Amino acid sequence: MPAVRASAGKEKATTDDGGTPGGAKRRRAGRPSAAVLDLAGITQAALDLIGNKGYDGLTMAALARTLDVAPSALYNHVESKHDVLVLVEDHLMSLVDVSGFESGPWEDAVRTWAWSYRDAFAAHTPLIPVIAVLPVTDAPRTLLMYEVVSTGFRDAGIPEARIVPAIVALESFIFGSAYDVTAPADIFDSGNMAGSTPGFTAAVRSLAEEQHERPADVAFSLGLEALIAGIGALRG
Amino acid sequence: MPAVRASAGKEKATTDDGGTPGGAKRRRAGRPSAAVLDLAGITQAALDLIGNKGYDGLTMAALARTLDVAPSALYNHVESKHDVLVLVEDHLMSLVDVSGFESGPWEDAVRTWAWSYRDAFAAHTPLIPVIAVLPVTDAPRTLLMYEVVSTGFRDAGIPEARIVPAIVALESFIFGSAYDVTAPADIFDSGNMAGSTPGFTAAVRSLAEEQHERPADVAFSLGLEALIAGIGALRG
DNA sequence: TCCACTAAATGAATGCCATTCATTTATAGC
DNA sequence: GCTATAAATGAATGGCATTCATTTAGTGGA
Repeated sequence: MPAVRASAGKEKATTDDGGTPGGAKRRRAGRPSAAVLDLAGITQAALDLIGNKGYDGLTMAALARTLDVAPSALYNHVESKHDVLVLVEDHLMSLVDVSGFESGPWEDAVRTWAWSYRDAFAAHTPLIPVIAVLPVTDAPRTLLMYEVVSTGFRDAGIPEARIVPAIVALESFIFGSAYDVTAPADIFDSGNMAGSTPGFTAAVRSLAEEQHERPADVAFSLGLEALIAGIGALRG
Repeated sequence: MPAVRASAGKEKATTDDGGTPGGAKRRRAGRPSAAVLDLAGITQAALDLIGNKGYDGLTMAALARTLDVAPSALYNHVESKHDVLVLVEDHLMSLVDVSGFESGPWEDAVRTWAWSYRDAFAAHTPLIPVIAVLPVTDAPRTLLMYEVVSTGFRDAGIPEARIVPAIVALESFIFGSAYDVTAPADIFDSGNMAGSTPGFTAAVRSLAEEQHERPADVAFSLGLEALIAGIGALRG
């Protein structure tokens, strides 16, 4: 297991390989002297690809091209594309802000955590089906987050047996809300059916008249505050 | 547009087509006298397929085989596989119980609605990314559900401009909770990392000791009651 | 020091998938 | 009756994740 760092990115092969100026095939078959791939590099390349082309653009072939390897080379490091998604997931989880649990009121800590959690995954909704059923063992940083949050809940006085249900309830709300962020602005436009759904149409219009920049934020805030209040009431 | 009902299912072609006893090719090219496909039949076949083989088994080819047509025939009725998912989604939405909004306390109506909504989609989580961003115009029964629910919220005294955010918040929670139902029982087993996450591990054990049949129900109940209380407090 | 094993790359399949298109046949509207 | 359209077949098409045989390089033990 070489200690070589190989995740820097897509440096052009400059010195060796003087052939084919068009940038065609570069590496001959067989194990290279320095490892080309590692998990950190694969993760970063996947994130770049997602950022540029979205999740539709995240294919094993495209990932391989970004990393300048053959697609099959990836399978020396991950078992499947699902593994790549888990790598990305665990990376994103480190962007979730748990700092509030170190000090200050529990309510503020939950707010900071929940908003940053939702924002981290709003641009990565295809990961939600992955996270939602992912054994925590497979994602060390995710597990770390749970440790900090559950300790924060315990310190705030949430009864031991309610800590996990409370976190799960909040997470469920966060996952669903992440989808909501990505919904089209006119998702509730009932179009030519408006006549047959007057009650709903009126409610949609009433919200629209408030001219919120992001309607999803109104719903998220409403639900989050309700959950914080309800869970906070469990404290002994 | 023929009024022919053709959705009964997979009757064996008995009278005509006396050829190939192995059950090979059955229908010659060209438009058949009676329509073979319609949207109701496609929807039912998709539901059958999902029930038997899960969403992995729902392919256009498998769907065509179930309906005894060529795959390309489906495209005379739907534009894409996404359309098939929308058909299934709108059908499932009719299983959601909104009857409580007709009479009785608002809280009970929301409870009935939310539990049935979660249960309807727990076995259909691959539809959640579809629903969550689906314009309501594309799903008439879904729109109908919104009409009943929003009217119930208005009658209960929820301020007009909070009706949609309240429904969205509840739905977000329901979608996330539907995933939670499908999570493996040992999802929170921290395995060999348990030593480094004592707080979380203790919280998981404490819940496990309560021996709930479905831990997901504990979290769902906790979150739902908090949301009902918080939203109910908006009533004027 | 040599040798066997393993790790890490290539490149050529493989099989599945959604979708498209040309073609054929039947029906419906004018 | 003619024509446009609807609804089927069957044969592509291109993309996808994944596998496998092969090649080369490093590593650990005798």
